[in-house]
Amino acid sequence: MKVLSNASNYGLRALLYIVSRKKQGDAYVSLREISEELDISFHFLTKTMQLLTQGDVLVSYRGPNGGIALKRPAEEIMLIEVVKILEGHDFFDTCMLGLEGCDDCNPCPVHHLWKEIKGKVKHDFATTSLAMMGQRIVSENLRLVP
Amino acid sequence: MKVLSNASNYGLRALLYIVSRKKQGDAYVSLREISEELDISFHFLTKTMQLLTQGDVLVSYRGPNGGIALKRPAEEIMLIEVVKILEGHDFFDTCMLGLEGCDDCNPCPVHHLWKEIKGKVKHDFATTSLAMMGQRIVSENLRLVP
DNA sequence: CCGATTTAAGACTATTTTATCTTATTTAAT
DNA sequence: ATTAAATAAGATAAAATAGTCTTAAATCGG
Repeated sequence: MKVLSNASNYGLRALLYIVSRKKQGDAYVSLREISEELDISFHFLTKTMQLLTQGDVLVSYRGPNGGIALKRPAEEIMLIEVVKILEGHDFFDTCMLGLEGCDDCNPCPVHHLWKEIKGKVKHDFATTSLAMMGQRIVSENLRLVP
Repeated sequence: MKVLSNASNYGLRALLYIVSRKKQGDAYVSLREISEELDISFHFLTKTMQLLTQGDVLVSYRGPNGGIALKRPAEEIMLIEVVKILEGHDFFDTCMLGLEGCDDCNPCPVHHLWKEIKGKVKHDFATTSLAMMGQRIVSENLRLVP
């Protein structure tokens, strides 16, 4: 039940790394550090993070001691925003059977079932901020790497 | 939030077509009919249905008036069986962030959240039979095509 | 200014998924 | 037997995803 592309996967993990990083206080976190800490291809990660920069979640800074940083407070960035940028804004509007225009008025046979699931995921993602995740990761010592 | 491959998608729709087909009574339903009715590539559908034949869900018969048929009563075939054959048997054991060995003992940051979702989908799929779906499709006149 | 560091951007390659095409093989009907 | 109808199987092609590599642009420190 793979629901996220590798790009989103890496993007989320990178953001969670930033908000749960031991060494806080740096203005910017370098992509090299993230790719090494999380064991993600540097160039691929770079491209993904560019999407988040363009998507208003990150700011980047070039040059020595440059890197990326959250553009807004971690409390204000919800998981749903990240996923929508990386997976597309129709991420939560899909039909499980791939039928166009499947909705309450014109449902597919599993619409009722899938709608509930999608709704729950959407709600979870919409109410969970990077800040909340960061706190949990630190306090419960959760992992971001294989 | 695409969770099924096109193969599973077609496979499920084909099975649902069979159990909700107007013209019941035929020993076998031809793949040509299914592919035309559901607007699915004939050859791709064929390969998918072969997996279900090998997977003990369907039987096939060649020659004139041949086709495929459920190997067991529709009441006994749960959606989960179909999905596991087409998506792999570890379909419900994945980590949302793609981390190996993510489980209750060694969870990723979204494990608790994802576990609940996976559990619900798994439960739904494990308790819904093709027969139940077929009845709903007929009685509520649900669609299987775009 | 110059060189080192770092992200940005685009070209390129590899892998997986999806789809198509061709050739068997089985079966029924004549 | 022969022909047509149907699935089985494998080769090939196209498209999407994933990953790599190279070059450009920005920034800092000397």
